[in-house]
Amino acid sequence: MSTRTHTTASRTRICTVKSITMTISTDDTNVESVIDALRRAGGRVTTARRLVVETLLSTHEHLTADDVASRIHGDHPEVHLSTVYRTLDALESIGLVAHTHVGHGPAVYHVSVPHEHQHMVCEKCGGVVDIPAASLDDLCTRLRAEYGFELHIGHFALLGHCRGCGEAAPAS
Amino acid sequence: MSTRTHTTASRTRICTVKSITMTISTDDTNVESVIDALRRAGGRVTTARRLVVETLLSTHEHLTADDVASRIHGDHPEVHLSTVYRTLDALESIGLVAHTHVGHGPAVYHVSVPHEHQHMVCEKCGGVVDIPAASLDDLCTRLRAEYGFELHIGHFALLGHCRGCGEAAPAS
DNA sequence: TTTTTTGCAAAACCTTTGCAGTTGG
DNA sequence: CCAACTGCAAAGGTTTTGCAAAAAA
Repeated sequence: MSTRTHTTASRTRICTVKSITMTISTDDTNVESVIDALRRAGGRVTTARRLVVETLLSTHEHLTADDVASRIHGDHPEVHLSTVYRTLDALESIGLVAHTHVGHGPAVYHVSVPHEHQHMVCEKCGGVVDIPAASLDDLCTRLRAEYGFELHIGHFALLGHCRGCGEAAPAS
Repeated sequence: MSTRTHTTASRTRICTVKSITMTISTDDTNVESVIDALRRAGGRVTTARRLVVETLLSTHEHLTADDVASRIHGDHPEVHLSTVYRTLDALESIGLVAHTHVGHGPAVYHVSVPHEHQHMVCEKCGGVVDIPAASLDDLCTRLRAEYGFELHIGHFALLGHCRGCGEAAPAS
């Protein structure tokens, strides 16, 4: 919560702050907006919860619950892994966080950006169904890992049959 | 391995066989082709392995390892769950079986049809990358479960940046 | 015979839960 | 103050592993 080294994605410069109390690694605005949303939803704001949010926002990587706990433990060893899980659950149930199951390993969590979405188009009736981009996170991660392919969510539509058309005339 | 009731996807008629020894639920041809491929790959063909293949092919549902074991246990209680896991692993490493991680629950397995594939197109260089349809299984399952949307694999392309183009000019 | 596979038991792994104490609003 | 949250310990569900016996080639 003070004097940190820079670990963000920005490639400009490494800056080492010596004695000024200052948060560099995390975008405070985002942290506060998530925290505010949490409060607005009737949740309580605690040190542990703030730390979880800061940690998630401190990187663009997707972190496992254990990753989050480990990073927090540097400064706050008292925050228990189960608290991290419960905090992530709480934030997720409000829609502020999403998690994805990546292959064999543990689930990864990230602050969810509720704007992006993906279209699904029915090849029969032409209907369009919007789904949250998070539904494609799993696929995204895998394609990136296995093929180095960076998916452009929303730049293409998924084709198929919607519920009504699929039930009416099942494919052979 | 004899006198079974029909449980396949066909909607024509329910047929109850009384005394004729006959396998209805499983397509023997497919079972044998998978078993043959296993043998060709240097694996050994055992009762347990045959049962796993038969079970997977006896339905169009995706089964968990535990599902497979349970179904086998009806006739063959001696086949251990760990053997099922090891058999599924063995078949998967040869490419005959694929598994998918579906949300929270256990992984589901299915005989992989190596023909289907999905295209990924680079929006920069126009290059096309083929990936196995199995890569989309997870998404398929989720969209079906959550939206009743039946994805038509191969009928659309995934857009994004391929490895080369993504590395050359990273998105803002 | 030789190597692979099996059954069993036990561990490993990730996640959830019960409870008593603490804390935020 | 009171409900919500925390730390801890312990359990839960899924998957993996070590080993000796059994079976395939």
